[in-house]
Amino acid sequence: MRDNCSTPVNLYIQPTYITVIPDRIEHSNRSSEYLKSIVTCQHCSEPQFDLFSIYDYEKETYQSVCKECQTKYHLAHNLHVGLMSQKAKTRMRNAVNWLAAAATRKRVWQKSTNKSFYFKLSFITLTLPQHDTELSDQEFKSRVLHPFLIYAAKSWSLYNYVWKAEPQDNGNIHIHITTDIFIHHQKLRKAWNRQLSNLGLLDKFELKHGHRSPPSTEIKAVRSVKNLAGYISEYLVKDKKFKSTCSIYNCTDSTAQDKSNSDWYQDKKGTWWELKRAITGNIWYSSSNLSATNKLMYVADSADSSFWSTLTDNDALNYIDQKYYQVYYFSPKEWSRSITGKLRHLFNDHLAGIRHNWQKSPPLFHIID
DNA sequence: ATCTGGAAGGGCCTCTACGC
DNA sequence: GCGTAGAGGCCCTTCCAGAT
Repeated sequence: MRDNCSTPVNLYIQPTYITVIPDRIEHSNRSSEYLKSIVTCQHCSEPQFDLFSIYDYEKETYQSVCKECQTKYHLAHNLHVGLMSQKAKTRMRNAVNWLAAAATRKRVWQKSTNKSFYFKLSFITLTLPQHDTELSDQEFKSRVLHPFLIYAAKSWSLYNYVWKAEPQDNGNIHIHITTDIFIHHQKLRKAWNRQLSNLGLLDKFELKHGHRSPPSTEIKAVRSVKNLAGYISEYLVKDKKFKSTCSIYNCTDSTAQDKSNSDWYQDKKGTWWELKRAITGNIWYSSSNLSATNKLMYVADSADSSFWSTLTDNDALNYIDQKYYQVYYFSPKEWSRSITGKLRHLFNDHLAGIRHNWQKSPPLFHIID
């Protein structure tokens, strides 16, 4: 638990956990003995106190470089191969959790049944009805998804959302969008099909079926799932790496296709799976309101007991001490149930920013000549 | 339709206790 | 002695969101 010495610590506040982490150790605090051992970075040739290793793909050797060169090199040679890293999963999970935490309960009245219901989030799936489209993933995102998002923002106030791109079994890209607004399923389908139609992506469908209204969209108004943010974020971050290639259970037929290449995988039961293709470009994105730069960080005084008591004396929080840093995990409900004081204020202020779309607010401070 | 600001992408770093 | 767990920070290039 917290000690009593008065030092500032960083608090990173998320809807389902709070991390307490100290400031990073400055090199200036190192001992004089340590400072004597100056070495040279093999990339920038600058003198350094510490060197780290990288694998140079061009020279096929390991090199000792400074921290800055190391991180630069990693990013310059970065490839996601269609799978989400652990870090990306964490980022997306937090974005969805912020979305769910900020979403207010909304009421929808259905004329035909004369009944109303409440909901908080919508889970939308957008697909391409044609299988043999020439559209690349980037073109799909810039020419179909982007105009659709602009239309949705203007028509339905779609400002808070998280999208994730996935490959379908037929190789097409499809998009899941989680958002806090209600969209009628017919309006959604009409708007999405209009974008597809503009690019001629319904022509082949029309030739086959005689109309231009394919079931290319799906929408679920999520009403009363327990821990719904957890459910949605877990669904989205789950790696859907493989597709089944045979409808027969436990298909072990290896003669149907050549499975000697690395695109095939056989599980312990002997079932063959075909690797899904990788999505090119970004796998997911969140609206700027929910992005990582809007994360909630607070510098707290470790000696302020009134501040810490809401964390340390709270049985509803699952405390994990990693020595270097501490994490308090909890259910999102604890924000209204047992987390009080300064922390609650910080959290509520952050939610208000997401709800009222702080990106669009006029600036409160101007500088003129 | 075009432009620009900013987000995604991932490996290694920080720390220490613990298990092998 | 080594590997592991967990969080965010660091870094630059590519590509997307949002404004115009």
